[in-house]
Amino acid sequence: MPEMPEVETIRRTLDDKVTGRKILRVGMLLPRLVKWPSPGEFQALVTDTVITWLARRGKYLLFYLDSGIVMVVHLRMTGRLFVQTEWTDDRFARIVFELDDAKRLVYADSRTLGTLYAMPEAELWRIAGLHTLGPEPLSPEFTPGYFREKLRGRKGKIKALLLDQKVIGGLGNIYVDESLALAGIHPERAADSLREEEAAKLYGAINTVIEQGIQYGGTSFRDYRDGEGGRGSNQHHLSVYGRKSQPCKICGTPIAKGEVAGRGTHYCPNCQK
DNA sequence: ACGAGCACCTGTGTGC
DNA sequence: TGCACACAGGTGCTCG
Repeated sequence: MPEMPEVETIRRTLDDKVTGRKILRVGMLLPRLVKWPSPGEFQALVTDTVITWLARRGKYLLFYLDSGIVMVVHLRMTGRLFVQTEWTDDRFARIVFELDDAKRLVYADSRTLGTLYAMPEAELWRIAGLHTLGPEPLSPEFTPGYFREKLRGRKGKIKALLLDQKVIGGLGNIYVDESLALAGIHPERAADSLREEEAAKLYGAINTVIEQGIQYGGTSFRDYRDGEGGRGSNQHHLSVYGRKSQPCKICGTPIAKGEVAGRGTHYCPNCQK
């Protein structure tokens, strides 16, 4: 579900609610979501520690603890992370952290595909997807030159490349479709077929789309909610995603939906070449 | 390098 | 109303 703008919004809305808080107890309602170490060890590592810093890399959230341990959460498709003020039960609560201010940090997840980890900072390499994560949009490492280099010699489809977290960290299906739409590039184009100016335009579009996503607090179609349980509003500002058969905002042509790189893909057949 | 297929899971919307 | 089926914002694996 959540891509970089959603995870960043969660981080921002959660930050002041969890930073400085002590975790008193961890309720393991669905232990198998913990991938490292064992669920029991995870529980022991996290209990009785103070959250000192909440960080994000790509789609990963990192809770730095005063013990030197980092708890890492990846929400995959339907994970949600929020602080509960009242003690109401969430139907999909899976891991519950009781905090020292009588509130609860809840990890909820309907499809249960999300993953949690806990380990010393020096061992974060154990999380392969985090270790190999490429530079993020809007970061100093994500330069036009870097992007151009990554396109070179890549015969695969541009959409597949943009979804590859090793190339760019944080893009997902929504923002890839939106980036390609904004740049006027067809999702099935071979990555290395982009002309210089097309690559430059796509580079800019990626940053623009991600920035806008964060500005509007993420895209809430169904499951996504921020750290306070609120909805984002970026779904009202999309060009193509979720707009099948609706008129393109530029030319009026109905938005098409097909499958590219194994994912549902929205695009304007007229504007994107 | 690349793509296809599948696996992990469950909920929801759609068409009959 | 009930049922079968498609589809979902992600990632990681195998196989050719």
